[in-house]
Amino acid sequence: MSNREIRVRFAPSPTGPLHIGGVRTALYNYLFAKKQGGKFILRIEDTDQTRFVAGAEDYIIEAFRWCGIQFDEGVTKGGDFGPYKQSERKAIYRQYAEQLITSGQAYYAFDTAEELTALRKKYEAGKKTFTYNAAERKQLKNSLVLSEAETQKLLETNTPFVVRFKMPEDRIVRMDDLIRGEVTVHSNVLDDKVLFKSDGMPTYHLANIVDDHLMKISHVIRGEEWLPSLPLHILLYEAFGWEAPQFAHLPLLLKPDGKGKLSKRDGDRMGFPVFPLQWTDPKTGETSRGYREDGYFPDAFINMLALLGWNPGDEREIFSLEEMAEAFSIDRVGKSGSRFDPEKAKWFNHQYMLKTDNKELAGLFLPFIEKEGVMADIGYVEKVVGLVKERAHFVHELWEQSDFFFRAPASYDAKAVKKRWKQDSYNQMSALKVLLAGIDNFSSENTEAIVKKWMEENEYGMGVVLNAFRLLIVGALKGPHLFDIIALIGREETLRRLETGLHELGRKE
RNA sequence: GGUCCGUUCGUCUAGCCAGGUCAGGACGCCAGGUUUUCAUCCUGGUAACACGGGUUCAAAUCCCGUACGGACUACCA
Repeated sequence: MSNREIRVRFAPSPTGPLHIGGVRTALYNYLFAKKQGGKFILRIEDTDQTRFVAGAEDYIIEAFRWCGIQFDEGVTKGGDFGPYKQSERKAIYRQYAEQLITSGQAYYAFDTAEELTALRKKYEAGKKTFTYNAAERKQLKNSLVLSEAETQKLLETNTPFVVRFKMPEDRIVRMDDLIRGEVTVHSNVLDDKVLFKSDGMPTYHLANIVDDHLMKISHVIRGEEWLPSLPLHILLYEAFGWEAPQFAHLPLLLKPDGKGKLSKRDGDRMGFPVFPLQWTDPKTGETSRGYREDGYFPDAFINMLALLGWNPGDEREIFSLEEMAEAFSIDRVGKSGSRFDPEKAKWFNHQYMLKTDNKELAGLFLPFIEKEGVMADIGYVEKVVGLVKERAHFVHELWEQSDFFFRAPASYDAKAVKKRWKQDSYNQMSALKVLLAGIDNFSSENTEAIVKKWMEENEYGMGVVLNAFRLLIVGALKGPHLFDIIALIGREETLRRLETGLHELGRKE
């Protein structure tokens, strides 16, 4: 292992919205780079033109912007190793494919997709699996069996071709994975993968090796689904005579229940997002929800994701991005898949809600208040938020916890009335109104002291009086400390609500 | 089918590499406490080493096998 500069990349394919598993992969790359003082690069792998989806690349960029994950180089930032989009690097790849042909490690193949499909079907019918490998390549249409002249002629007449890797025979390929340790595979079970497609574009395998090499990538941290192609990649580095980067294959994100990996379906079924941002499919118009639109704080979302498969080795759970980077280590990433738990995601958001200062929270909450048709002073909202934030998991839940701070009850919860509006209530509340009207210092402490003293003197039960009082002020049996509420809404409003409430509920016979 | 990877409370996980703590923490859930309501908060509880062999004085930890799960098996990434 050399001590070259740490350079890692996230290389998504712009075929749709980014799955949170992809976000986590990017996050681990980012944390790894930050911890080591290295560079983090965004490369777009769009070598499959047939799978291009409009807007997907912008979505990916916007998703990371929202998450607060920044790239040091890439499509948005530029850098010394660009271009960072594979479709713009098209001219680069062919020469490398040809280099392998020249050195006898790859070959031209002229079999059409249809021919190969037919062949696979035929084998399947005989309960065998067709593999384009050493055992089969001699009976197929390629430059290994064709004469040089025949091959030349086919090429000159523009016959469609692909370039295949000539998989070495009888090799035991040993690989080192930073997470899984040593992995060994026999080359005879591998096939002659296509490196260069007939449309003039490289496949992932070629492009990924060439670009990682050219961009001086030191560590490839990617999803577990790539593990089966690791031997091919190792052999490709070997064929080119290049030093391979180090590899780490991350475990999968699993669905909350049942078996298998987390999919969009699970989110729809169980009511949680599997994408960072909302996404509308340009073809079907179908919309998928996103963490941002569902009201998650980006920090909470990232924090939650980071702990799904990695832990710091101590008992900390709440981390800023900087703290995570400081604590991050690839060997504290687990080997097994992590089941996604929507409940814990909410818990994380709640923790961030508590952490966020009231001023910032008030700013986030204000639009929701205005949506209810209420004009509110930001300083007032700040105080309200301070009183109710611990009762909500999301900013959008704040309104139902605090509506009574912004307008008087329009109705009174029927169950609460039945339970708490007793025969004595009317007289008690009338007397309380008079009592409160005489208080100048309407601070929470002061009104509480006076009202409690009054209750003691009259031998009124706390539960009876204060619940009835709450009912008139709030309209329901909810909300924070009652005296905090009336201190905030003020004496005039308190008296007004008592008056209205007394009139509405009246005397109970 | 083949290849490879994985398996500790319901969930996320610590412990495993350098065998020897009542297997620790968090989420959830349950109970109790605080409280004028609800929530928070505090205390306590629930609950796991997939199974079977082996090595060893001693195995969650090392080895083998089985089961189960997953990924891959395209001119997709």
